[in-house]
Amino acid sequence: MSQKETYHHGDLRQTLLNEALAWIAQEGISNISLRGLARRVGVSHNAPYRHFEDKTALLAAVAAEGFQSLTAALSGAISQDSTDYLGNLEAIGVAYVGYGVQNFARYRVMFGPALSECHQRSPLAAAAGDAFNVLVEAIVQGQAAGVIRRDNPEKIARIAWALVHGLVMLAIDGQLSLTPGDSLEEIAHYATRLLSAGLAPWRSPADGQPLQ
Amino acid sequence: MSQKETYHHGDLRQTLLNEALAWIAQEGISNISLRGLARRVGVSHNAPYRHFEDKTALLAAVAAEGFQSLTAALSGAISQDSTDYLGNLEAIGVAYVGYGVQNFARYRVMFGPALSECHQRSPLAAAAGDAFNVLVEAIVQGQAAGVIRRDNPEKIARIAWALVHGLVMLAIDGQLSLTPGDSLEEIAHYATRLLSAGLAPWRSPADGQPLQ
DNA sequence: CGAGAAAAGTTGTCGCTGTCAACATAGAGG
DNA sequence: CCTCTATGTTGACAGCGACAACTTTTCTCG
Repeated sequence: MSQKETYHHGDLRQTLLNEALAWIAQEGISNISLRGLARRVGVSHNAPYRHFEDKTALLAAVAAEGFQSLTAALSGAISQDSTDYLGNLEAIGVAYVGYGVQNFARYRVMFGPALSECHQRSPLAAAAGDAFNVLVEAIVQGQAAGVIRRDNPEKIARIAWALVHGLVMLAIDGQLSLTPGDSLEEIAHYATRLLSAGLAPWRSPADGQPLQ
Repeated sequence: MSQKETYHHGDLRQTLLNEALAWIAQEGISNISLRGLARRVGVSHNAPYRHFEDKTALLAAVAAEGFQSLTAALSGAISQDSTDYLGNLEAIGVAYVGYGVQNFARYRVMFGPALSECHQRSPLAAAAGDAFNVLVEAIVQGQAAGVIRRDNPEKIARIAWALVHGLVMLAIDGQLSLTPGDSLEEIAHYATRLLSAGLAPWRSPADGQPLQ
């Protein structure tokens, strides 16, 4: 819209990215095709190749956009001046689940099988790392304040990430079977509370052995 | 092997299922094709259609096999006569992660996007439900013994499932970045310990509000 | 035992897809 | 003005999923 018609046909690159998201949201990720995308946008079947090396590259660009907005969503969920570090951690978890479910089409691309092979490649890995670091930072702060046990913060972050990631995946795939009264947001809250309770620095009486 | 050569060309159905797994393990799930599968097995490109309605049906059969063996793996992980219910729960979690990582090709099919639309359909849903019930049962036992807080056991099970599912997905996609000394099995142990610590029935001092 | 039905496999075809190669056009810069 | 490069188009090819029609094998049952 903004800078369209300025060049040959406008900024086709961003148009393709947006249309891909709309397509995936409507018909799922498995049936998406470059040719169909070009058709919907109104260009020839080979025009996308001027902006993306191949189909995977287009999906990777969608994913990279996703990780950036995910990072923003997570950063925006915490209150920087708050000293409720556990609350911040829980807020990050809830925000993560909310982002994944609201942007489920993008999320499917970000963690879909098409990108699973090249997922350690930059700049996709860098974008994903930024989002991960928001989580690590919150854990480090909680450890400094003494409300989170002092194990390797990255290790804790990986587990917290796995928890919310699993919630999003199951929710997107419709396998959470949400009963009325158990909204997804409530489950996310409950899950993050459960984890943060387990993260307490004192050893719980049920756990005869020290953790780790 | 067992009942081969008895009919036209042997039991093509199972041969196709096995070959599909081998293919996915080698080259990923995105590039699999019915025609290539038939080629590898040595039949014509349309022979698979005598055993599976379409490509999705074949993948669904692979997934159904997977959920059955997953159920067996989880059931085998717990010691029925033990009274260490938290230990049983943790063992289920570790077994789940182990199954997913060892059978990563099958796991990708079970939770891949091809089946995400029809995932509530039987008998796939029933097979998945069996695996889920192993988890619920362990939680109910722990609640009866008083070592797990008495919230809705299915709700707790969904969260535990999300945790281990997320771990498997991230591990399979190579996004767990396992540092030396942090083996996946150790992370799975740590994660399940963390969760079971959070599941303790007493309220932790850090949590000013009662959970739920 | 023998004919017909049903199961299992094959060949042929269609439209669609990803990708490569060659060609066309529009703006930029000398 | 003329060329260079970025962008978009047309054409082609092999591979794919799926359907239809045909053949071969096995089973069933009178």
